[in-house]
Amino acid sequence: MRQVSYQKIRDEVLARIHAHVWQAGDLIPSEADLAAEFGCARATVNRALRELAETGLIERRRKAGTRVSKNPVRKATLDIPLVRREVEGRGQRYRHRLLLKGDQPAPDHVSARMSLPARQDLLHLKTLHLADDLPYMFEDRWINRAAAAGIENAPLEALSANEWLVQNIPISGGDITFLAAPASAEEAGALNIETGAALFVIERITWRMGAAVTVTRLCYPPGYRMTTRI
Amino acid sequence: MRQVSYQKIRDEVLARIHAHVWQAGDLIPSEADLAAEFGCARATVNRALRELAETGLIERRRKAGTRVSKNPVRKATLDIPLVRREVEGRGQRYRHRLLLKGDQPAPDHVSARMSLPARQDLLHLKTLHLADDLPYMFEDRWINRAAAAGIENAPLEALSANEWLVQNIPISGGDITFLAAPASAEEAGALNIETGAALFVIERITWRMGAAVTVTRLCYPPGYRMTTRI
DNA sequence: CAGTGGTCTAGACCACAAG
DNA sequence: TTGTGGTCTAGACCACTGG
Repeated sequence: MRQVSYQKIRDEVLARIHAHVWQAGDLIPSEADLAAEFGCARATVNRALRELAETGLIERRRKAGTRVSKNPVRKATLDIPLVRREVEGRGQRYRHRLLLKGDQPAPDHVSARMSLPARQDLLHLKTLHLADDLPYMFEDRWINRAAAAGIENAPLEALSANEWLVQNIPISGGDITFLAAPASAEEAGALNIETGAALFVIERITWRMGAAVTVTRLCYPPGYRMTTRI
Repeated sequence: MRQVSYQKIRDEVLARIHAHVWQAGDLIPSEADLAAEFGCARATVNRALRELAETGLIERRRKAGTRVSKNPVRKATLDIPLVRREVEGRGQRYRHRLLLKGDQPAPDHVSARMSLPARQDLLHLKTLHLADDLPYMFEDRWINRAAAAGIENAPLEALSANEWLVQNIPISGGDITFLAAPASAEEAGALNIETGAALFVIERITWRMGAAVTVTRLCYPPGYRMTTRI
């Protein structure tokens, strides 16, 4: 291949930063200059630098040029898979048990987060997810029926709400929060651990066309680790 | 602007998926077809679809075409800022206190993770990070001097190791793990909380040109929340 | 084999912002 | 004002892989 690939340019720029040829805070040559140096089109350089900018390693501004970030904000990408896939990916058998299913007036902290009127009736689900028949994760979920058309016919005993929603209600966005919390009596009972044990908790709210679809609290027992590579 | 932007195409494709025009698992038209429909160049369609593929919403394969993902693996991007910026971003004053600094033989779990000989001497640091003079996070760090040239002259009392490394040792990659753990006596003492309280813990190892630079354990007291938007 | 995405080019116009 | 990145185009060749 006689053409210069954007990956080669990206790696070369990376190497120069690693080798301190271009130091933190330095201005690096313009796209046009780099294109000339590498003997390629400017678009190719652009793509290479754009990718590096997305990782936060360099910062680009029109007219001001491209600089090596002084305090790079590392961006880590987390995969948020289905619980079922997460378990099966560990080579274990997945099952889930629906512990509660019913319409209930939403508590204030839920309706507030969903921007819904207080005490409106929402579908409330509590699910225990199992790996090889051992408790894997306890889920407490509220669903806004108005934003989840078709949920009334979903076979939630066979297919977890998690899975049904992912396949049927494409979401436009959401917030995810990670925290540690002591296990409540209910959580401890479901997961078969001691009350007060340190749980890894993921709280999630998802939106579809401006309306809140569901809020979820996922509780993982001690020993759970969420890992990513940067 | 009479030109069609890649963002417009991306949003239109997104809208069609949301509206179930193209359902999960469906094949969508080829780049050439979409370019004809939108009256733009194929490269423009390519960029729009490439961005959507990066989010996991669609899957692309040569010859097979582009499909709406059946089980989209949501990708969340987390910003990993400097502790100082994290604190200052909350409008609080940042300080840190170096509790321990010295060379010690690395314990096995550290040397194993860093792929170094057992009991090799590494620089060991314990740091308490403060926000408005209250404990914010406790950090336990081991540094491989061989991969961190210049660290011997770093003024670690004034500039946290976190910050010095980010500015001086560009890393090529790393692993980050998030978990919940009960506070040890030492951690509890430093953070001024009760032993056994649920800590949010981030464990990180970073590499530079194939050599481990540093392993870190960051302990956040109860109440800490790490949030991201997808 | 042939259709699809992946990438590169050469050129162009434009938006933005530093000076 | 003017240099820099942001984007689009029309065309081309190629890599991969399904049929």
